[in-house]
Amino acid sequence: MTKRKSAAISLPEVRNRLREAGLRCTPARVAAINCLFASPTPLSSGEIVEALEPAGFDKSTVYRTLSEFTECKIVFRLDLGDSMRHYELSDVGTHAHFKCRQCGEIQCLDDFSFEISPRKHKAVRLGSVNEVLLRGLCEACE
Amino acid sequence: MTKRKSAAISLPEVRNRLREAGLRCTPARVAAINCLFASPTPLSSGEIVEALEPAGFDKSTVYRTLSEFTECKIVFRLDLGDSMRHYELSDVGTHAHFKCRQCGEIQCLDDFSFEISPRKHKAVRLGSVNEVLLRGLCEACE
DNA sequence: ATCGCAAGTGCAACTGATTTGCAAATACCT
DNA sequence: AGGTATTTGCAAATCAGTTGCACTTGCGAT
Ligand SMILES: [Mn+2]
Ligand SMILES: [Mn+2]
Ligand SMILES: [Zn+2]
Ligand SMILES: [Zn+2]
Repeated sequence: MTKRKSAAISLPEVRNRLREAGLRCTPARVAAINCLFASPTPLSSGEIVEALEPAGFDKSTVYRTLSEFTECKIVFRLDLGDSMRHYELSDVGTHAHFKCRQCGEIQCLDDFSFEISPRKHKAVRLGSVNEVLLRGLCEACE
Repeated sequence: MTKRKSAAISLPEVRNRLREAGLRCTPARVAAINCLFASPTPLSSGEIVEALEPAGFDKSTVYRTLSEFTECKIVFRLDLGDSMRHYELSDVGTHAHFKCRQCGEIQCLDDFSFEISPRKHKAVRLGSVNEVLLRGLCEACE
């Protein structure tokens, strides 16, 4: 359930999500959730700042909002490199991402499964993996 | 062939690598290659700057050097997120990396193979993937 | 509905990583 | 050795993100 069906989420529903997460319902937070909800792909902090600044929200507020959301697991923060953090609502479920080196396009890979297997028996043990990122060239850029 | 056997690489050999890549052989570049060669894991720009600054090399020179190396494919640049770029000599071959969210440790996953397969038939086509990054908690941090 | 105050906000100044302009130094081809 | 395009050091600029602080505001309790 990654792609959004509706372009908007109702205020009471947003309020609910916030309260459940133990956060007060403020205009900045509502705006941030709406913004993320409307996007089919993860948004960078910069994109979210740009989206909310015209409405009068300060960038520091936006950054703080995103950190809080990340802490209470309302959003998932992706470290895609290129010194840009990206966020997506965590209710879309865990999935891998692909990022094109050339054009920067990000794809959510809901449709893919990953098999990670040690080649040798005595391979290093990995802890737990909760983010998979692939990088390369998208079809268009290839 | 990821782990280094010898701790040093001879000057003529470094010179050779540089000339082959179409780069002049300068002290800063030699120092950078030696630094990367001596490390079993990818180094961050900051770590390389710290290593070379005491010898009198300016950080801007180090950054420029690393960009040039990346352009001529002498090194491979990893975008591990956390606003930190890491570099490894590209002759160690392509392999995936694991980064611990907690302690920041980076592991080179030479011993692992990856299977990426579409779940549905009509899945999005991926372009070419040349970097795989896993993130999670290492054994120690778990 | 109103109150009190902890939580949240705007603003401006700060950080840390990386980049850039430029004049001086240097690698290397002849 | 000489000439020149390349590389370097330095200082100043960027860019994403953070922080201190005084001022507001959301909301549980009255
Ligand atoms: Mn996604
Ligand atoms: Mn590696
Ligand atoms: Zn692309
Ligand atoms: Zn760890």
